[in-house]
Amino acid sequence: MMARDPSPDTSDFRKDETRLWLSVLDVYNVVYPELNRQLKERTGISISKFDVMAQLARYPDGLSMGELSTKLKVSNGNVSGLINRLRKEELVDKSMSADDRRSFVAVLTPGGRQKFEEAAALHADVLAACFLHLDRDRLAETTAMLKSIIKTPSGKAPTEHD
Amino acid sequence: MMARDPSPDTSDFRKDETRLWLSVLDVYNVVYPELNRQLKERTGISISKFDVMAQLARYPDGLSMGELSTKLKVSNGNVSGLINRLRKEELVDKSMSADDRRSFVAVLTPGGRQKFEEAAALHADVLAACFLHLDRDRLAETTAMLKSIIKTPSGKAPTEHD
DNA sequence: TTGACTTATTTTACATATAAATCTATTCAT
DNA sequence: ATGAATAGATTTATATGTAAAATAAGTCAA
Repeated sequence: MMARDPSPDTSDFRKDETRLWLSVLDVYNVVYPELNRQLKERTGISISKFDVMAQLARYPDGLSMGELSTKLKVSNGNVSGLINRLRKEELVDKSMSADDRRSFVAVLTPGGRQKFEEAAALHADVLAACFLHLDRDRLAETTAMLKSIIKTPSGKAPTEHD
Repeated sequence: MMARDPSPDTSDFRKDETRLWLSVLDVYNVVYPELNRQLKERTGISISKFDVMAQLARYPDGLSMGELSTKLKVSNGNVSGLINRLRKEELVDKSMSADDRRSFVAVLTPGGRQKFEEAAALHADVLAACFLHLDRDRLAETTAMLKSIIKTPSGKAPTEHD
């Protein structure tokens, strides 16, 4: 049974800001699942795991649970779970910190590093495919505009892509 | 203990497409949690519940589980859970379809409708605040660019904001 | 009508995320 | 040195999301 036509949206709450947000959501909801699906299917790792591994790849000496939590902007508990699952797959090692017996340091295993490099190449490929139809100028322009959205007063600072 | 400086990123996998994606993610990761937090704190409902209620608000005769799943682009199982939780809060009613005994129709309760209207106003307010510093032209321009990203060849069609 | 397929939904198992409580180890003022 | 406060990590409870299996009801060919 089909639902009847929607009632006319008298209280149109979609102002311009809402439209902007919905267009951001549209891009996110197309690209994120595509990226996640391809990564999972072709390398077996999710975006969340990829993000963890990307940080570890940049810090060969490893990162503590707290450092990961800060860099990834996710909760400590989330990091605990992710690292445990990555350990089960032998992509990451975790050892007690030499300095502080409360602290643990995670590092990529050699296999983990290799898997990450594979995944990183695929990650870039999928994004290139998603934005294939954009000419370079338009692409750079859109990036600049989005950066201006979050680099401005009152906005919480987003991730530094250092 | 501070982690050492990252190793120089020789294999720079951040091409222009990746930069664009990271800037989309930055906006998403600033706005989404802010929206979610304010909605939860001030009305007690999450964005997910808000999205369900927004659909139901537009269809006074209700929507089946499957219709909700399609419109929201989430799995059937997810809809089952969301509707159950909304029922527990008496924001939504669910009844068996008259036509098809397999099917169930969800509708907003009067209280649910009122809560939704409250939440919708707040939703618009939060977004207006998030994008306050953007002048109208820039805002429209960015929206147009983002729409062009997803409206183009090979791109899966995003949500129709009908 | 019966049996095979399809459809609508729920259930199950799991991954991901948070916040709050907890545990253990460190630090610091006295 | 001790005791209080702090800090790092994990655990618990819960919400949200998926995919796949299960359940139940409808449809349709023969």
